[in-house]
Amino acid sequence: MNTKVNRIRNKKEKIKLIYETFYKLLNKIGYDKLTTNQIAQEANISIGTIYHYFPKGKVDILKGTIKHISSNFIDFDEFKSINQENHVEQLKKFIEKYIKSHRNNYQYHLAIQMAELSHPKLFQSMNTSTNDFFWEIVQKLHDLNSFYKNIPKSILFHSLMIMYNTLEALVHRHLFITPIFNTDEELIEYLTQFLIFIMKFK
Amino acid sequence: MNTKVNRIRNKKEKIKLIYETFYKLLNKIGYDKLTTNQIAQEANISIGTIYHYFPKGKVDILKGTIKHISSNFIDFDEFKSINQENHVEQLKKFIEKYIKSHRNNYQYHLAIQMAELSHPKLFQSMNTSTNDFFWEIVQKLHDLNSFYKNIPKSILFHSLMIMYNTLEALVHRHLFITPIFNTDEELIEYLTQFLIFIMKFK
Amino acid sequence: MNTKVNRIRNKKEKIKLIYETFYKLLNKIGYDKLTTNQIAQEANISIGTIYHYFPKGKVDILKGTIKHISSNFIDFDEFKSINQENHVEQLKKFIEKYIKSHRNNYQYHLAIQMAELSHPKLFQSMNTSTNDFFWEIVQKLHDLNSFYKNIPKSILFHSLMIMYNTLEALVHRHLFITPIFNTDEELIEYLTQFLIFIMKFK
Amino acid sequence: MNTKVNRIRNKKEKIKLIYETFYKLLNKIGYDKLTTNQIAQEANISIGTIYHYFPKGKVDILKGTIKHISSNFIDFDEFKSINQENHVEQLKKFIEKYIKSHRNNYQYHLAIQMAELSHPKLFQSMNTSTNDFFWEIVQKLHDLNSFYKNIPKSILFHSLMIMYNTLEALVHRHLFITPIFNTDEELIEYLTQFLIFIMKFK
DNA sequence: TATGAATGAGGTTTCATTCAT
DNA sequence: TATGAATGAAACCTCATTCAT
Repeated sequence: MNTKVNRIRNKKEKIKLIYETFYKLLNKIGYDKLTTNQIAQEANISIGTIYHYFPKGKVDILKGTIKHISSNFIDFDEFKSINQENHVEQLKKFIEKYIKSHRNNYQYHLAIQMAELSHPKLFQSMNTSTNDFFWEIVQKLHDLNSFYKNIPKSILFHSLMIMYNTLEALVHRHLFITPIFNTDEELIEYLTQFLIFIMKFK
Repeated sequence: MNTKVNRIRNKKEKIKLIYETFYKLLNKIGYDKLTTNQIAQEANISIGTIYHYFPKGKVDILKGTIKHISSNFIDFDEFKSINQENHVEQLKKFIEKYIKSHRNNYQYHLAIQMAELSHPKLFQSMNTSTNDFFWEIVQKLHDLNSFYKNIPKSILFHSLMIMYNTLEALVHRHLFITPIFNTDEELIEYLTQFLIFIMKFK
Repeated sequence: MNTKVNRIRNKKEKIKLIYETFYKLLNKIGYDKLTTNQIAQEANISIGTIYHYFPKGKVDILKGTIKHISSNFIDFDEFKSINQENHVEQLKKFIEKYIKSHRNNYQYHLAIQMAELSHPKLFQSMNTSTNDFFWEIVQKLHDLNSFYKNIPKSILFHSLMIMYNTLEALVHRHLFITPIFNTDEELIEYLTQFLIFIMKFK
Repeated sequence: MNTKVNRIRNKKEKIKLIYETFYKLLNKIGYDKLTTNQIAQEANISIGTIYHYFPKGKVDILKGTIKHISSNFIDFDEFKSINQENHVEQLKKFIEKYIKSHRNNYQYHLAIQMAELSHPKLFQSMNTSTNDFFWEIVQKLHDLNSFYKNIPKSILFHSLMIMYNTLEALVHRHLFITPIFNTDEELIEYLTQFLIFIMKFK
């Protein structure tokens, strides 16, 4: 009769569990149809606890999950090894990996997209952290890689942001709305060419 | 029991009224929070009538409205007067107008975006009509404008589609998600360069 | 644009068409889920016309359809040729045919059953016609068949009614609720034995 | 917003309350016209609670209610005292009681009947429990009553099922569709003969 | 902190029926 | 007679959120 399974008692573990359950269900059910009660049930955590930690429910969980998981998706470490010779090749690899990661986590990225449209104000606060992240990258690139040393930091930052936004915009449209090219390979080629073009722009 | 008199008994008018009421409320309330009952009330139409013409409710109305209104937004007539000398200028004007129209109908375009993400399959059928529309444009450009005569139709079509998708992707991101540039003017300049790049691509 | 197909203008033909469309849809959709509008659409007759002829809608149509079609199901002509020698064989054949006809028109008979439960008063009027029908049978049997001559008419009528009701009750349960026997053949055997038993009862 | 105090927070009690309210309303209103909202209102329970415990609404409640209440109707304890001498008398008493119980709970039994016709698949699962019930009876009869000892269990079970189905079929027709006999007494006499016939059949 | 039974506003959807033409 | 657009009451059902324990 007693069906309770060893529940996690630790606060941090609980929150982590909520994130991971949410992420798992996102890819199975999609953001729209996913309910807070489902998350609670799947995670074997009471709905009350969910609202204890995330007073605004689903959106709060999404926000937290993005922070928790985002680092897994963007890994700019590769930028460090870029030089004059290999930068096209490196860029291409990065885009390739980026698209593949989006394909593999389709529902997750779709959910973020939808949430950003539905709750624009909520996501403005997160932009700050994206900015911080890119400033960090700029710093690292400057410190570690002579390829970027001659470019002023603010220009480097601005260029990175434009590249990032262009990449996101086109990949999202290609994946979520309508395929812009027949194959991912064509898109990769197109984006590579274009991002190189941007680096020269301005 | 039924005391209402003077019912409008005109199918086309009713459907048009539903479209326009929906469009009006879209820009006031937004897609997510808009309900079928609100549409019925605002249009002074019974909820039964709404479902009589649009069995799937809100999504069906959105689909119909897009078809009903879309022609108002894209007007490629300007393309006809393009020539070697003025094509950059013309393209810029087009983008300018395009962004302005999106600013003025923010909620409407946002709604379409959200609906496309929520119901991808539903909107696949509409891609056909977009395709048809662009093929028409290609035909017209070929017939009327010597500037395009030397480009094979299929390449022209493909280029147009890429340009269109790129434009949409970046404008939507800039407006709905996060401003990519500080001002619209910068975006216009960027897009102009981008689209010119595409015309040379491939 | 004009999709109207040659509609039937004759009153009797129209009513017949409604009956047959109703019967057709009954076997496809079932009584519960069948709507008056569906009947109208399938028959290519306006819903207004349906209500013109059948003011109470579905139930009225069902009633009419039963009268229109019932004669097809029960054919007591075979009783005429019954005699002392073959009566068991004949009875068995009749039951066999009866069950088969129910299997082939499952939804129709199910619909009648459900309607009888939902609108008991409405069907009381129809009992009269069933009574009349059986009195006719009794009369014919008396006139044509010496096998029945010695049995008083009222007893014959009563026996027939009990047999008929027993047959209906058991076949309906077997078909619609739960199989009483593993095979129809076993049920037929059981019913034959039992109906013979009834003929001797009282 | 929520001003309600003194909510009952007891799962079992709530479910029991729903069953009993449903049963009460069934006999007052009938299955067809009874709505989930009426049940909620009458039980002074939120509609959400109803769907919380019975996700499929009315049908689920009916199913639960049958299980909750069924044991009250069939009491085969009397079978235990049957012997060669009194078995006709005992059988008659049982039938008598059975019909009386159906008369007293007319709407309830009618509702089950209708639900079985509307949702045949849903009720197939319940047949299992009926089977179990009768196997239990068979077991008990064998153990306690020498009258049944010589009959193989499987035959006894089969006979009981046929008897049960015949009884149900005829009583339901007599009560819900059309009176087969002028009085219940005549029906009882008829059924007694019938069931004795079955015991000898095969 | 943690629970989870309970809530109910508010959305979607159906369909028998009406009535102006 | 015949039409079919229009109705709207009334059913359905969901799910974010609360709060007594």
